[in-house]
Amino acid sequence: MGTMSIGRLARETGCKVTTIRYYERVGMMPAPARSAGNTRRYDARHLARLGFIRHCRELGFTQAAVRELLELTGRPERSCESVAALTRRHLEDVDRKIDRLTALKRELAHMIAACDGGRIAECRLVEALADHSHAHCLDDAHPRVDT
Amino acid sequence: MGTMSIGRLARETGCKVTTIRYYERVGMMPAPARSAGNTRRYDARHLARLGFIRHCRELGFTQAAVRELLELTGRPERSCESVAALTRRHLEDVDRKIDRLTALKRELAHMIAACDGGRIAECRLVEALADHSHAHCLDDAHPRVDT
DNA sequence: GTAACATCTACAGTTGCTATAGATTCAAGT
DNA sequence: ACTTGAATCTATAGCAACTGTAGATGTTAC
Repeated sequence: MGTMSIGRLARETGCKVTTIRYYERVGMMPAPARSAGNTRRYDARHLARLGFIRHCRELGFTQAAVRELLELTGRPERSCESVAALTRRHLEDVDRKIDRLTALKRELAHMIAACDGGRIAECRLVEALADHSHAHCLDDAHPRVDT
Repeated sequence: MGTMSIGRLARETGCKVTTIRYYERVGMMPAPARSAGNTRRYDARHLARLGFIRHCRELGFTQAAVRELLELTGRPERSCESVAALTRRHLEDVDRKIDRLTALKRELAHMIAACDGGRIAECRLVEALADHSHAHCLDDAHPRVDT
């Protein structure tokens, strides 16, 4: 008992089969044992590790951060300060992203309000799109807002 | 008069030289005339078009959306309703993204508060990271939060 | 046994650029 | 005219973080 196919593991974790194989290829998941017919066989520890990875990814941590978190949480005697620091840094990123998107939202709403449904030639929304001088309102340095 | 190098165009628009060549390759910018020595020579229309593209990208429109916007705004007699619709759709995306990031922020803050600075083995922040069952609070279907 | 489904490998594609290498070409100073 | 240094040229590979495809095998339920 105790072992499951890749499809089962996928169902348990909400992760796609191809993604699990991908995680193995890039070294985030260890290569599991194989059945006689060469299919992968996973146990409870794989399940726990993949669950951890998925949750971190759902929380928006980058793969690099997840690798660090796996490293850190693999040393149970250490202080969790490092984990907290990583998480705080991530929270700050999320915060900055929210700020940028909020500024974006305001500008888009403003532009939409300027459109009167007339012809493109005279539309102030179209004008606003073309007005590149206006763009710098959004930057707080230069980072691209990825939406 | 009237024509400029790719470097000049880059400076005018705040766009990198390599990005301009990239836009040409993928068909968003027309291939400009060339000098005797084979360097690209741009005019005012290129400047306007690139400015439009850059502003749209800064506003977070995808390349596909920018292509559509270029198409639409190239037909000045048409109604600008289609442009407004595209912009509204984009605004809705931005809105959804803000909502998801805000939920994320709450969860991260909550997790950080649960950490008492002790050992990783007992840290509730680490526990929360591993707790995959908790993750679904964030989904409103399944879309990945890209941070 | 046989059909339907799961799994295997390897590799290309996605988005929106950015970076590199090695070869010209341009612009400014003497 | 000549030299030097910056700008430009092409082509190709790389980034994150997967996803999708093809074509071959493996497993399972009836």
